[in-house]
Amino acid sequence: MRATALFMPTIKEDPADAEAASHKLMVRGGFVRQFASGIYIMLPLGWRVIQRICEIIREEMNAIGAQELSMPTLHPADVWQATGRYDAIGQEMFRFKDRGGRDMVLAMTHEELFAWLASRELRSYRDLPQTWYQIQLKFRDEPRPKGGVLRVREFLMKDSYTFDIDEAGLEESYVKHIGAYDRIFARCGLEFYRVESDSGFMGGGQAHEYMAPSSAGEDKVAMCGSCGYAANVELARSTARTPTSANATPGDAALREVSTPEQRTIDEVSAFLHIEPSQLIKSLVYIAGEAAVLALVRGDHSLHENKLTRYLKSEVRPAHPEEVKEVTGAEVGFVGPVGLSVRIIADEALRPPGGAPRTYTAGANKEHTHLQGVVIGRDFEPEFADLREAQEGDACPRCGASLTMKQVIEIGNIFKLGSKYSLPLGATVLDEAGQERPIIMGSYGIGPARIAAAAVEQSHDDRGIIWPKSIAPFDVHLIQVQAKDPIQTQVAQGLYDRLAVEGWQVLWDDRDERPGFKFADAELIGCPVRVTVGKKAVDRVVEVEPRAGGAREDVPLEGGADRIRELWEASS
RNA sequence: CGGGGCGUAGCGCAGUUGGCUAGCGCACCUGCUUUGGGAGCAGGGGGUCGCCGGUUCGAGUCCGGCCGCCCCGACCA
Repeated sequence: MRATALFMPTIKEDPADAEAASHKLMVRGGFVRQFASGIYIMLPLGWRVIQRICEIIREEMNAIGAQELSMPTLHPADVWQATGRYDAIGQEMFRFKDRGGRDMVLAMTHEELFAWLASRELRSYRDLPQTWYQIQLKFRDEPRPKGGVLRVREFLMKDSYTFDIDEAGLEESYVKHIGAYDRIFARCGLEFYRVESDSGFMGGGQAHEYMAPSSAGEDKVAMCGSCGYAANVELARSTARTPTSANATPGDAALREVSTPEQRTIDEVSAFLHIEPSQLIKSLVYIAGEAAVLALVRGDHSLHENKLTRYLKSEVRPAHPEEVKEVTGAEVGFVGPVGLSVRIIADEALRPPGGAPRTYTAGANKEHTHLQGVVIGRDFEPEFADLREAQEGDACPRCGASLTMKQVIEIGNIFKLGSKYSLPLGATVLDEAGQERPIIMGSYGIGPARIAAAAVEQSHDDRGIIWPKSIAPFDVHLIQVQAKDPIQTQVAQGLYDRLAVEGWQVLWDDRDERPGFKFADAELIGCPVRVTVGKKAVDRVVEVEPRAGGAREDVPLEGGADRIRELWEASS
């Protein structure tokens, strides 16, 4: 395609409201434009990238026997009421009424609709298994869109759903999806991991997420380099390091109050009393449903709220300062477990080891006062649960090696749903024995725009994007230095035609601009191979150069196409 | 939802002790020159200063309300 015929509005300066590298570069390169908060326009270049990603997804989905279809995004509320999610989901779903006053929603995912279709059309175990997918818009009223195209309110998603007669069939479908997903992300040129994940509001059993490491990511995963354990920190298990400063006070030390005026935070208290944070108990008041609970972690640890939620099987929120006072009698900063009558859940790292129990310092539930010599099991009796967020350096729960933490972008997820959606929507089939059985479902998502953004995050330099060759908007960026030079035009046209015949997607920059302008645009847009037709065109010589770096070389026009192929193939 | 910031030309910004015709860079249009790393000169077009209300002789500037956008947190596939 000629650049003069392509709408590619590039910008020299970074947009003021962009933070992430991918956001800046995709705007500057003329790939996307923001329309409103969390709502983006895909310009021709951006749409080409998305299309290439979608083609890879289609090929791999079709290869595991999945069938593409297209579902509505405008739903009457009743399907969502049937599964209970209409009430469970809350404000994240766009809701409105149609002219007849009926409650409607914009689809944020499609489990209900696929299960609805299955319930109408699948009758017999002979109809199973089925795998259906679509590449369709989703709408989610995000509280805070961010990161350009990374977290938005309207986005394209490949979602597939599997329908099996039993758990064994689901397992097979699940494994097939793992294969397809591994191939999709590898073909898109991403560095990625498959990690254990929380099934969250999707419900159901086993779940994994596909994660692309990037500092722009919003999730964290814990990874073991030794055995391969990898999990979202929302549920990553780990063994905390034993503090090096084993406390000097023996376990039979008496409880004693100590005055700690204005010392509220772990840092303040540990500095004031000259003790390590790990000798403190961090006491956090949460409201679970109606009841207050006290959650305890070691002073050098952080609570992960999702873990508390999962353990209590109830939504939780931090108590307001007034509530803390009501429950404990003290203000935030002086809360502790001793003498409280609320339910107390302590992190596993606080469980007394064999032998002499450790003593801790905790809030005394009294203004400006802490308690020292606190012994768990003697002074209070908590329940124990895994509550704390895994930290870099913790021990792997499987092999004991040291865990590392990585910031990641979630690019895909897979869930075993079981009968969570098929039961309420009546998606059942008759088995061999004539028994009615709920269909066992799985659901599987991929965000194409997140793949694009993750690719940019992982592969760019200070001049622009370096697209993986499989998803670049064009394979070859052909720069004609002098748009008006008839010899250069003739050489460029000849090369363009030759490359087109060989099946390459070529962007031919025939604009009447200064050379520097065109070089800068090429580097910004980031196609894998750049070809320059300039002065040497009279000698039938052109220049080739890989975007990723490497030598710029002169090649005779006749061998140009071959050299371009070599460079393209050598690109990542 | 809590905290912070911003809103002035298409983009990036200056201008706020209240003052006359609102400015700079880039982009855009015309002409000439230029042409291997985001050109030069000359001329030119483009603004409800986010919106509504108030104070004032006079508001981009002060006051009140609202809206939009961004960042941190909470939440979230």
